[in-house]
Amino acid sequence: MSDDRRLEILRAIVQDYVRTSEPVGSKALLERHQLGVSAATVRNDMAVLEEEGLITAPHTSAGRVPTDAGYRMFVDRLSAVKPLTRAERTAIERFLHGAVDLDDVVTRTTRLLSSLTHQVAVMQYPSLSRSSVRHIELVPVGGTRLMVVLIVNTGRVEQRVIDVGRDLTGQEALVADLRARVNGTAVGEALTAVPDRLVGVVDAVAPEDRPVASAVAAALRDALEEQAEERVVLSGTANLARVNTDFPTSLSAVLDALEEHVVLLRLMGSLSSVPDADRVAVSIGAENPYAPLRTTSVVATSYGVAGGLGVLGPTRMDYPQAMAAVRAVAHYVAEILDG
Amino acid sequence: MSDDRRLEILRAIVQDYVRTSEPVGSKALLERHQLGVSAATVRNDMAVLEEEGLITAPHTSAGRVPTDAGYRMFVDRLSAVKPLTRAERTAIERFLHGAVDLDDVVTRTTRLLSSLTHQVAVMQYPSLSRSSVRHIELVPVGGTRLMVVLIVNTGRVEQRVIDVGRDLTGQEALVADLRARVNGTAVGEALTAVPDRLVGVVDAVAPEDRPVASAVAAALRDALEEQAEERVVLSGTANLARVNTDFPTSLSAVLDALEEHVVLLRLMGSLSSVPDADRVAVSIGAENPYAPLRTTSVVATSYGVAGGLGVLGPTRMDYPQAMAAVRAVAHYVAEILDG
DNA sequence: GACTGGCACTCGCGAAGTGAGAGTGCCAAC
DNA sequence: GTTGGCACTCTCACTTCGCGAGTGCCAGTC
Repeated sequence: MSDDRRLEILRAIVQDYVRTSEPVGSKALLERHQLGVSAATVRNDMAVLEEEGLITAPHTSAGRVPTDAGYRMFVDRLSAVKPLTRAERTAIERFLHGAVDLDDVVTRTTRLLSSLTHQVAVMQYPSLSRSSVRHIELVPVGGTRLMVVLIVNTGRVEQRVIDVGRDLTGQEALVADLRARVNGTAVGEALTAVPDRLVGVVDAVAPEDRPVASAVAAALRDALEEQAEERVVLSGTANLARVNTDFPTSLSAVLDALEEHVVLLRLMGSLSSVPDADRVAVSIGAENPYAPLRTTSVVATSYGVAGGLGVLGPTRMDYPQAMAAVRAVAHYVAEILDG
Repeated sequence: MSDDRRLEILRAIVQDYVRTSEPVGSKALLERHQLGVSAATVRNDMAVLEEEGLITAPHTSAGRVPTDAGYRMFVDRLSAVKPLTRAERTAIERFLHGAVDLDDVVTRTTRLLSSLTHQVAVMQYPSLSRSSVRHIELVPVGGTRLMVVLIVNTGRVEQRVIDVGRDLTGQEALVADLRARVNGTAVGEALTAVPDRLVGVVDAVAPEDRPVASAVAAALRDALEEQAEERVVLSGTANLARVNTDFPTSLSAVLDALEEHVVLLRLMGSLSSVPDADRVAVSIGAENPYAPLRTTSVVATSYGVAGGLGVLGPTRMDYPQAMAAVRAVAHYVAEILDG
């Protein structure tokens, strides 16, 4: 029962392969690791690992390379998320604390993450799922036109200018009344709950004001929908090109896929929605539901409750390091967005 | 004096090389173009063109390839911007008119442009240079905190929450007064003029309200500065990878450069600030001031007055097509942003 | 003087060949 | 279960080589 040793060998193969990006053979393994056995024994174990589908040989007389399943085993059972150094933590903290607004937080986060991991960083904008209305503003902007501004607790702002079909000059009282009503109904509520509640507002105003009220309600629904349309930001795509030995033909396919933000959103959504808060999710190669990304791995987690962030790179990735960076960055981002 | 024929040959070389991406020789040229002379004559002319630095031979027995100077000559004197077909125009119009807000306009524009030209599309957000204030809103958000919202005529919104050091509960009159004052001073004014004018506002309020007023003014100045910090959006970076024969080693350097938005902004700024409104500017290869982009060309113009847009690709680019697309798209974008 | 046909020459590129080296599987011995 | 040894396999880097595209030049023609 040399099960333990075999796994130790798998771990060594993964580590060496990630480092050198070259298939690793039995001899090379012995040079770099004190396994306490001979090359022949390593070869026997490697044969078993290959049978189990954890490693594979690109061709007869080359070394072995981990399969997706091998990486999976490595991530699940053979690696610990290595804690960052104190210096790294303070560097992260300092860099992120310089951010002035939400956009800046997102930009800085993705840059930070891509430079820490040398992979492509992906971050979802805080989403509507747990967001709420902070304030709604109504501003007459001349004649029959009214500006409707929706401000969300995550700091996002959405605005619309609508035509209410009625001259609002000198109608400050009406506007103020409406403003008070919509704010009274919506502020603090989850974005998802607001559309329903707006119905009540329209019903409650004087009949002659209904058209104006319902125009406002329509604009707000529209703005809310826009908020629901989530966004995602990338950084470090150049890192993909740098390791283009890992993407024989499909580099441009991967780059294409990265411009499909809808796909990335779904990906981040599914990976970051795990119940366990501190958990970092990993999707490896063929595990990926979206075909063009089958040659890549994604390491992601959620920051706080409102969205996900992570990195994407070749399956040949330094998982422990990526997981540590993603977790630490998510931690600080959550802290900043809460404050 | 066979100057005309030589230029005709240069044009043919550029066209063929752009199409095939292979060096073009005298014979191949005769097959595809009716030049009315023999191969030997073409060779003589080619030798002259090479002396003039307009074309070059990658190695002794290959065909010729245009130099940056050759492309420059082609763009300046040998090509007409080919008008788009009516079908293309309506397609552009339809696609852009579906946009719901500024973000959407920018996103759609870059996507459209990159798919039309198969290059990387770049678009500057409307900048402050000619923007003005549409509205400023002040909203107490509990206790001593006040939200300041700045809305710009291009549709951009910036907001800050500040602590005014004084409990605003029940102080609606003060807030309304301040709101009226700042709006009276700033609305319609160019963003660049607002900071100076705010000084007068602070001076004009009652002495006990000065701290609140200057806190608001500070927040607005900050927000204006943020607006000044321009943004740029990309699309179609995968197109670069697709033609990676054009970027022997430097693909990742180019991708890196594209993430340096500051550089792109300066680039777009200088190219799109030409006086002539309908002019499309072209920067070819080594003409580019930023070293990593010396292997690329940029075709850009301004849309309306507030910013630039364009495409970036290898110097081996279909300039007439790119110029036509850029000009047409800029035209429609300007129209949309005006309305 | 401009153009043309012909010719000798150059040189990159792909195909084919080759040797070295890394790596394997298997087996007999411990 | 482990080990040393050995025969075998196969890729990779390197070299050689012939083909063909392309050139420059020159003498001849209009």
